[in-house]
Amino acid sequence: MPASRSATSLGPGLPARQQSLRDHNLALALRVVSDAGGPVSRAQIAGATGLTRATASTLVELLLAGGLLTETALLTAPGSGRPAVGLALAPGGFGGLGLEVNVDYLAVTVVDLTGEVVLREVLDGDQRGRSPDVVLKAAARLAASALATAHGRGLRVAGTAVSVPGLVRDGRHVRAPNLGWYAVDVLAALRRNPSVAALDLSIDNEANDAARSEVTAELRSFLFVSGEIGVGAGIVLDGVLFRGTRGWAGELGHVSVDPAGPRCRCGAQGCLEVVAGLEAVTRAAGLTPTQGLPHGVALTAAAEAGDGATLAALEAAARALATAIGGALHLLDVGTVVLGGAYARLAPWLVPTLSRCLQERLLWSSWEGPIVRPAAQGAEAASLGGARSVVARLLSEPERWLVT
Amino acid sequence: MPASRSATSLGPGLPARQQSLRDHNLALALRVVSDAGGPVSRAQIAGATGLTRATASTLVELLLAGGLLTETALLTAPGSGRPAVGLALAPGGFGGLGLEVNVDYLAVTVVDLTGEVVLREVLDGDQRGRSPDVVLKAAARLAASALATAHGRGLRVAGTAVSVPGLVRDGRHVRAPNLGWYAVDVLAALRRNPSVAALDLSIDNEANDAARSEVTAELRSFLFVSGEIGVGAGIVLDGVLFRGTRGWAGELGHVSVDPAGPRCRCGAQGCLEVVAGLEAVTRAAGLTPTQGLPHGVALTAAAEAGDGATLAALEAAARALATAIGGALHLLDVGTVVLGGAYARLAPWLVPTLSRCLQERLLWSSWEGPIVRPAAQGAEAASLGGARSVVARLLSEPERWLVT
DNA sequence: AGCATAAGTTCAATGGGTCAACAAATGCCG
DNA sequence: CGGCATTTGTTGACCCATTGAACTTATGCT
Repeated sequence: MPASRSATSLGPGLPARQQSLRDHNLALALRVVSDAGGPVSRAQIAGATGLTRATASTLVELLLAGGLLTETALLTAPGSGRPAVGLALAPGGFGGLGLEVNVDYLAVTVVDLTGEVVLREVLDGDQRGRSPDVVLKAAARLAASALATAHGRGLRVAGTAVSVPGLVRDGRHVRAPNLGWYAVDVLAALRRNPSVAALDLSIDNEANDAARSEVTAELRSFLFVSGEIGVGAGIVLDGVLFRGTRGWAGELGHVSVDPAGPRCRCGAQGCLEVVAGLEAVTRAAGLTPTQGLPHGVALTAAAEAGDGATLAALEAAARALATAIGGALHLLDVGTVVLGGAYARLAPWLVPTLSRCLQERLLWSSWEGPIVRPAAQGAEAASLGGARSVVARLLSEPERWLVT
Repeated sequence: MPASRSATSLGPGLPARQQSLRDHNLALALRVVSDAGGPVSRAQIAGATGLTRATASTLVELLLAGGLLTETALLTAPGSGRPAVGLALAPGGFGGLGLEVNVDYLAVTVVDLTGEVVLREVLDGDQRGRSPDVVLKAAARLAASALATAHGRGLRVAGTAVSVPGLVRDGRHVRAPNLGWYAVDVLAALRRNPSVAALDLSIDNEANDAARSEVTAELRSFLFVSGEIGVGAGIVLDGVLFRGTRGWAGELGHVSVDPAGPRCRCGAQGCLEVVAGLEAVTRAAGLTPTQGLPHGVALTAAAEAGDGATLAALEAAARALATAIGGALHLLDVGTVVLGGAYARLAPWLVPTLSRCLQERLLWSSWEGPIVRPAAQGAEAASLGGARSVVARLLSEPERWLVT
């Protein structure tokens, strides 16, 4: 379960010193361990990185002392020779925390260095009626309690990633129309809780973090399409999220799929969101949005019951999705689409049509057809992805955590 | 005129050695010189990079010895103190060559380290009737002659970038339907010419190289939209071309703008290319494509004459462009659109409508409106962009050219 | 002429990776 | 059961790039 393979290189624009060599090679060695399925030896690290065994040993020694690696049982060599000492990411040392503030729940996830979930808590409840202050106070309490539990188990939390369902400006102000938030400084509000204030906080869009949660060693580049009332996308390229010049990339919901379609709140006509968003599909299916329940539930039930209007609405949504996603794939040249959010639950009815339409559209489908699959992570994926992004940062900049 | 600011960092996945420090810092120092408007002193390099004056001096010495830099006149300091020795990119030493094979011409451009054109030659003529072998033989001769001239002026050509109007697979095989080429190994054919064989050849799509030619110090991220018979785009992010996972990114021509539109040769309906490509616009304007002449010429003439049908056709094309480009901007979050190819000539009629429609569509237009402008480089931009990309590579990896 | 100031150079010190030799730990084979 | 091949991991001398501080050089200002 390696997290993101962020660039373990010296920052462009910064001078390279001796210490930079160390930093780079530490991250390199660590990545060999995190990318390998099982335990790895010092000699294997040397082989995989191109460093000498001497250097690999030195680096490993530092990572062991810093609590990022642990020695495991001996590895039985295939032939003869001295058996190797196994090395693995330390499961009990450092961890990452993800805090998700969403429309109808709050969630917190803590993962260890291997990306495994060690703690998860969800607080259901519609947040729309409550003021940002009240919501964020509850979220901070949730994070603080998770933090205390993690500390109790000996886990050091290296950072906290906050996920919100909206646009983030300047890394601070959140505009989340679905929550009725227009310029809420989420991090400042969270920091009012003293035990959260001590944390290294960062914030990102919920779809972005959900996309991050789908990164695996095998699948490193894909388009993550999250469908709820709004439609958003996370673009993941070689394990790192593509953010665009201002951090607003991935607004798939406002790609046009029908120039003569219904008007969208953004001002344009026929945006994907107003054609294939949950609200539109629910209405097209002839269902009334169940009060308090997420739209996806009613839709899924109707589809499972084989309701004709619902199946037709889903078919139409899949076609619209194919139009928008096809355009995105032509622009971005990624080979895989991951359906998240409510689309994941609706995948059985969306994937066949979507897959077929994409196959028909894509220029290069005769060489390499697109792969469409539902998200592997279920609900609350954003808090997992956020937590993993903390760990990914730790793994790519280990020197920051190796206090001498 | 700095060329692309490619990452001057140690390759990810590669071990960092002492030599890597040197390489990184050499590129860093060189970039300070290339990014600065005028001559720079050693002390300024030290200040800008964070290196010590001692190190900056050492690096500059190497770059001088390698012929990448030259000393210029003394710089008058603002206060008193010892005057600094000016340093600038050596204009006469190294250069890059771009060779463009296009539908109705062949072009070659040679630039020096500063990105200035020192030599350009264009061979007009429709290449569609001729076999790839004949075309590429002529192209190789053109390159060889330019190379000889450049050598005669003392310029060492560091590499050659070939631009073709089609998809490139595996860095070798070119599929260019407009030329009637389906799997032509362009580089192998060019190498049959002995004086070209010695060059370090690379190959890319013509639109990509044209996009590269628009990169300046001020404009480092944009969507370059090239309209001819086909429509393609080059996505430039912080000075480097975004290529996607397989190198096919930027196929804007096959983004759908009208699900009920005419069928495209790719199989889908309503692709931008069949709605706003030159052929479609020409037909919509009621013009017959002038035999042998590029479509854009007839259109431009009719538009200048104020022909009503033509103006209406261009207006419709601009709307279609807005639909497709709007989607791309929402996905990629870049702020500027550069119109290239025939669209550059048609810009006076396209930009107003396109700009207004984008303003209406874009989610964030109230914060930051999109900028739309025609390409600064005219025809044969691809050969310029290719030549510049060679120089950009040289500047980002200077150690490869500093023979000890 | 003398002084302040800034540019550029010199050189010992620091620190990180390499290289080669060596020690340690196992399987294999006689 | 003992020697041998084989592979792992460690040690120390060496190399090399950057640092930092002292020093030299070249100019303007008073």
